[in-house]
Amino acid sequence: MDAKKVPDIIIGRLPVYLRTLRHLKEQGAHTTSSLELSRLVDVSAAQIRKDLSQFGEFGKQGTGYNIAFLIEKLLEILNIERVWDVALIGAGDVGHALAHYQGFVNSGFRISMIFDNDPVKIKQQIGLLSVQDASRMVEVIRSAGIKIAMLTVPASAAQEVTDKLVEAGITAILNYSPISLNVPQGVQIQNIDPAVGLQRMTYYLV
Amino acid sequence: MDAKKVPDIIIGRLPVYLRTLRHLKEQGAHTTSSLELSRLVDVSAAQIRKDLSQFGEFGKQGTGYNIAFLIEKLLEILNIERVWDVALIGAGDVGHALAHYQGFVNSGFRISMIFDNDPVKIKQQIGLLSVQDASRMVEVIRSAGIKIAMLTVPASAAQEVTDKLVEAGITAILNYSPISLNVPQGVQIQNIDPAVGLQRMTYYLV
DNA sequence: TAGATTGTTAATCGATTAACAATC
DNA sequence: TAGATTGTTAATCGATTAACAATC
Repeated sequence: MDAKKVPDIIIGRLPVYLRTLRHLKEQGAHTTSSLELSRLVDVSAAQIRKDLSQFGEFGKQGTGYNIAFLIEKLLEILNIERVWDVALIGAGDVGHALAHYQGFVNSGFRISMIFDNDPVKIKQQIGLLSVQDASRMVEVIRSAGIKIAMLTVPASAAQEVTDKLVEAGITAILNYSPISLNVPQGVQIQNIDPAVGLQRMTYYLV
Repeated sequence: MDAKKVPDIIIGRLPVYLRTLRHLKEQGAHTTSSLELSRLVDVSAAQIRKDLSQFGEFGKQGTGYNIAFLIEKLLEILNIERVWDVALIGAGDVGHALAHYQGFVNSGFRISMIFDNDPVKIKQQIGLLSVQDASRMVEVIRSAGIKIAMLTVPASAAQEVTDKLVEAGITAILNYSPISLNVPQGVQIQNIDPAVGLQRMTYYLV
């Protein structure tokens, strides 16, 4: 039971640190510093040190951080030493792209089931998986004990499907539907909407 | 020349308000309130009012906000009354999904060119567009005057391609590559990395 | 040792909330 | 009129930065 609650904004930066540390490691580096990381991730060095210090003393004065060690620590903190099974809901274009996405390798996640309600898509093979009938989704997810879902259904269906996912025991949803989902407290949501990302940038254009 | 600079964190919420207002409008509503919006987007009513008040007085005491009017205002503020041409770089799975994505309709964006460096993909047809040779990218983007790019190339190529995009005059990049890009000041970046989204949530799981 | 860099404190800066007068 | 809801102010809360003693 750690006393202090770590702000979510800090948690959100940790995966970016992790990604960058792995990148450095691939390039053969063994050690880095808050200053070097700062240049790579566009967060101030002081903030990186402060963020990491929430969880322990991972560095050494004078030398900085051992990259392999810090990666290990971040994996522990983020709960991704293990591999999480993920349910993918929606076998459209975005669902297919996620199913084939190589970036999940070593990220701590594996898509282990895919659902759709379109009879044409059900039974279709995507990679090693076969698309399952969404009508059995709650049952299958619950009995597999899956906690994480990626949602790539149309906006019109998203809330309804989300309610079912919650019913099935899902507690984290990566939401690709362009709509704000309503979930009970304790269920995590991360939204990915390309239009929102683009619109946020055009404010600054001319 | 508006005096006060509006914080980016506020700008980031505006597209979500816009999305929600359009949703309400589709459902036939004409008027809404900060309280109703608050329940829909998970931002406090006070904050919604404060955010909007940065740009003008759009509501009426007692009745709230006219939805159509507020949508118009947000389109103006976000600079998306017009349609922006967007260059898509990378014709892999994610690039294909974006090229076929229906969610850009009325969002203010249109993919108008696609590039890849893979000879097998060049000349391929994706929807109405034909994949162009990345070697001509800088020239083509610059002469078309395109300012916005979506980047879906592998991490290993992302920084190099980004440098070329900047050279071509791109000032806003929606980055799907799992890497932090380095760009000169004034170039906007929004990052979309599903692994980062998922890892941020697993911190809270068990 | 001298130089480098951490972890942490205190100061600053910025964002959110609560409250309410104004007014539709 | 009475009820509802805005826009805004002041208070609170939280996040970032600057600075530096500790120490590798």
